[in-house]
Amino acid sequence: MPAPPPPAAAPALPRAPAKPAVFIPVNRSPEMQEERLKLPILSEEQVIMEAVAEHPIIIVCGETGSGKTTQVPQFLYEAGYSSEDGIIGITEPRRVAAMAMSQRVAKEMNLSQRVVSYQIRYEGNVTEETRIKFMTDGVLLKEIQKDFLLLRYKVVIIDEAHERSVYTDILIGLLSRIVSLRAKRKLPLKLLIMSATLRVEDFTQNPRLFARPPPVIKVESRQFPVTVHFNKRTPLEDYSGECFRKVCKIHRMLPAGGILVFLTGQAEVHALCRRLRKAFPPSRSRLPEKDDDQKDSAEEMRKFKKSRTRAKKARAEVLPQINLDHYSVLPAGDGDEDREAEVDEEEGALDSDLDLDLGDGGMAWLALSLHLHSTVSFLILVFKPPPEGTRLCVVATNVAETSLTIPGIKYVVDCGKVKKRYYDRVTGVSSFRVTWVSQASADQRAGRAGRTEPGHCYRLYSSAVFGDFEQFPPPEITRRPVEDLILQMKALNIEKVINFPFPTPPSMEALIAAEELLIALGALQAPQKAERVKQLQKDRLSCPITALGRTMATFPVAPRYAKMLALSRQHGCLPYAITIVATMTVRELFEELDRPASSDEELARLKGKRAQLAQMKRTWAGQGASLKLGDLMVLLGAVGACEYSGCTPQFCEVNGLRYKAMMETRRLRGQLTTAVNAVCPEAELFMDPKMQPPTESQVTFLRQIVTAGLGDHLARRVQSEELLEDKWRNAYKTPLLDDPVFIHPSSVLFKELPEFVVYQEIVETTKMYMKGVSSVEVQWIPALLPSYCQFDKPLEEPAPSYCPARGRVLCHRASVFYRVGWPLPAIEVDFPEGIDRYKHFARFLLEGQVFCKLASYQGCLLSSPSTMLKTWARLQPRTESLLRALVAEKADCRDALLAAWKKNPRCEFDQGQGVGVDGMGSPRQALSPGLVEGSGPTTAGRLPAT
DNA sequence: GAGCACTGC
Repeated sequence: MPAPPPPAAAPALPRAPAKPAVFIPVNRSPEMQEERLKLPILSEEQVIMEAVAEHPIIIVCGETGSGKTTQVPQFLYEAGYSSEDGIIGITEPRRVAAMAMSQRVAKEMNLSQRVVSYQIRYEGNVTEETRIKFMTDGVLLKEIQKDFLLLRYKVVIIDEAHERSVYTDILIGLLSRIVSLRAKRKLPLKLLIMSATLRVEDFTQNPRLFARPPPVIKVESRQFPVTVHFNKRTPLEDYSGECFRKVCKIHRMLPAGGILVFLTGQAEVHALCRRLRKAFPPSRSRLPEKDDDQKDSAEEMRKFKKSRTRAKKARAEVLPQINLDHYSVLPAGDGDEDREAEVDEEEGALDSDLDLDLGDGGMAWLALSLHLHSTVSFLILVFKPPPEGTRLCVVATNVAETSLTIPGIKYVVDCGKVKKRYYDRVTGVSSFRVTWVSQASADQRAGRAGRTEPGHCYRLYSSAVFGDFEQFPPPEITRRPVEDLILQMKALNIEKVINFPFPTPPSMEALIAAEELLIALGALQAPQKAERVKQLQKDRLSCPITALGRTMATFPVAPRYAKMLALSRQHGCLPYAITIVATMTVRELFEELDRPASSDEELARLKGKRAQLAQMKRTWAGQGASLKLGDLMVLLGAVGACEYSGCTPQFCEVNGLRYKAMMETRRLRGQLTTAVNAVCPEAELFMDPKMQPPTESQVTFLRQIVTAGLGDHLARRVQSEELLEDKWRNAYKTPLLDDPVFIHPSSVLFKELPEFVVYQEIVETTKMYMKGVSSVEVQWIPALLPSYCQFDKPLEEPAPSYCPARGRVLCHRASVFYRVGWPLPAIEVDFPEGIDRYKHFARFLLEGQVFCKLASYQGCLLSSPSTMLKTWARLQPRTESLLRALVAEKADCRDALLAAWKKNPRCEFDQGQGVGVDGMGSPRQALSPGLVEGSGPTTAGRLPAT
C-alpha cells in the first residue's frame, strides 16, 4: 500500500492529462478573482492533483468547511479533466447541497450555470455544455441503470462519504468495479471519495472493495476553533432542564453570538422554546404574527418587567467578571474537565432559581424552534441575521446537525442525545428511541459553532460519558430494510448480492428478508420448488429479477408500492394508484396537532383544528365502499380536494394539511406519471388537477391493488372466541408478531374494525399501532396473495373444470395463511402440477372440451372419459398410452399440447390437428393486465367486486 | 384513544 503523501511537503509536480479537444477556460473577472482569493484556497492542490494523476481512486479527507467540495472540482476542471465526451460528476447526499454547490462553484469560476450545473430529483439545469455536474447520490445511481460504465463521466467525486447514506454506499461499491471495467476498456475513470472525518478504514481496509487501498490525502480544516466544555456530571433524566439552565447562563454571561441548542424531538424543542421565552420575553418586532407561542399572558409580562430590573443589577455585578478565556477548556481527554467543573460548582447556587430570576445582560432575546416541520415563516426568521443587540437562540432537532447551517452561531449546547428510528429486523416493526449520539455526531454538532468565528460548545455530559460513545453512527444500510436497494441491484444484474462489495454489508437477516419479500411480490424468480429444500441456502440471495421486477425497479418508490403501480393499468385505476403511492411515499400529509399547548387559547385553537381535521378525514373517507379503502381513501380524498381547489397554502391551513407535503406529493405524482408512461405509453396518462373521485368499483379494485402490494402486512382481527386476555380486546394478529397490534386511533377504520386489514407500517409507542390501514375481503387473500397461502388438495366438489378461454384445467382449493393458519375460503385456481392434472386434461380432451371436434368421437370411445381419473393400475392400455404420451410431451394444457403437435405432427393423437382453436390470447388473470405480462396474481381466481 | 429524528430516486 502506498503511504499517504504528507500534506505539506510535496514537491510541485506537472499536472497530468493532455488538454481535451474542447476546453472552456476559467475566465474570472477581476472582482471574482479578488473574491475568490479572499476565500482560503486549499494548499493541498498539488498533492491532490499528483495523486489523481497517478491513481485511479483516491480519498480526500478533511473536515466540513475545508472547501474541498467547491475547490477540488475546480482543480480538476482547470487540469482538463472534463470535456464534452466526459465530465466531472459530484454527488451530494442532499438536494439543496447539490444545487447550492453548483451555483457557488459557477460563481467562483465565473462560468455559466450551463457549464457548472446540477441535477436533483425533480429538477436540474444540465445542458450540452455542462462540464461539472453536481447531483444527489440517488440520481447517479439511477444513471448507472441506464449506462453502467458511466461513460459520460471522466471523474466521479463522491462527497460526504462519511455520512454513509445508503446510496453513497452502493455507489462506492459499484464504482469500485466500474473503475476497473473502464480501465480495461482504456477509458479510464477517476474516482475521488471525499470524507469529512477520518472514518476511512471502511474504505481502505476492505480488500473486497478496493484490492489496493487507495491513497488518503488529508486537507487542512478551514473551520474556526471551537472550544469544547464538558459537564462534570451527566444529568440522568432532565437534559431539557439542563439545556435551559446552560442557555440562560450563556445568555446572561457571555458576549454576543447566536446559541444553537440540540434536542431530540419536536415536542422538546417547543417546550424549551416556550420556557426560554418566558424567562427572557422576546423582542416584539421580529416574531412572525402567526406564532402562537408568543402570546404572553399578563403574568408573564409581570415577570418580564421584574426580571428587567434585576437584569440591570446582574449586569453591573456579573458581566465585568466574565472572561471568555475562563471558559476555554481544551477538548475531551485533555484533563481540563475539572476546571470547567469548578465553574459549574461555583454557579451551582445560581442555577436553582434561574427559572424565575434571570438577568439577560441587557441583550434582547429571540428564541426560535427549528425542526423538520417548521413553517416557512419561521425558517426565514432563523436565517436572517438578528437585529443589533439581539441574541438569536435556535432550539433545534437533528436537522441542524447536517441539513441546515444557521449563520452567526457562536455557542452550541449539545444534550448529547438523538432520536432514531429502529426497525425490528424480523417483524419490520419500527419504534423511536432516544440514545446517545456518536462521537462523530457530537463533533459535528460542536463544529456548528465555528462557522463564522471561534466558538464554544457546551456538552451536557461528562468527558467520560463521551469516551463511551460509539465513534461513528452505524451506517444507514445496517439499520433499515433493504428491499429497495436489493431490487435496484438486481435490476443492475447483480444476482448474488451477497458478493457485492458493500463498504459495510447489511445483516444477513435483512438480505434474506429483502429477497423473500421481492420473491413474494413477483419481482424475483422463486427458486424451483423441487430444489427448494436442497438448494435453499445456495439459491438464497441469488434469485434473478423478473420482467415485473424490472418494471418495478424503474419506479422511484418502495417495491411494495411499485408493485401496486405495476398492477394498476385496469379500470382506470392508474391515476388513483399513483396518487395513493405518492402520498404514502411522502408521509406526514397532515399537520401535527397533538403537541401540547402553551396557553388555554392555543389549546382551544388546537382542539378546534383537531376536530376539523377529524371531520375532514371522515368526509374524505366517505361511506360504504369508499370507507373500506380506509386511510388510503383519506389520502386520496385529501389530495383530490386540495388539487381541485388549486393546492393553495390557505386550503392546506384550513384543512390541516401540510403545504410542503402536498407540493411534494404533486411533484412525485408528476414523476410517477412520467415513469408509468415510459413503461406503458398506451396508458397516455396525465395529471388531472380536477381528478374525479374513483367510482365504487374502482375503489374496490384499488383495495385489491393495495392488498397485492401489502401482502406481508396483512392482519386479522382477533375473533371473540380467541379473546382470552383483555389485552387482545380490539386487537389484531399478524403472522410475524406474537403480541397484539391495533389500528391507530387516527385511522378512519379505528372504530370499524374490519376482519382483515393491510397496513402501511407498524409503529410501536405505548402499543403497537398499524398506520395507513385499508380493509381486505377474505376471499381476495388466496387469489391475490397465493405466495403467502398454503393450498389444500383440489376439492372434489365443485369438481375440476376446463377453462376454454385459458385452455387449462381448473379446480377449487381451500388454503390457510402462512404461519398463522387462518382458514381461507376455497377459490378457483389452476389445477396443481402433477399426474392428476394430466388425467383431468386427458379427460377434458376426450370429452371434446379442449377441441370441440373431438366431441363427436365420444360415442366411439371404449370407456367414458372419466376413466382417465382412475389410478394407473386400473387404466385401460389405450387410455394409459394416451396419458403416457401427454406426460412425455408435458402436455397438461391446451397450449402445451398445441406446441407438442407443432414440434411433432406425427405424434399419437394428431386427430386434433387443424382444429380451430378460439381465444388463443394470453391468459388474462384476475387483476391483469398489469403493466407487464405476469404482473397479475398467479392464480386464475376471479374476484367478485363485492 | 393518540406523542415520529432525518434523507435520497
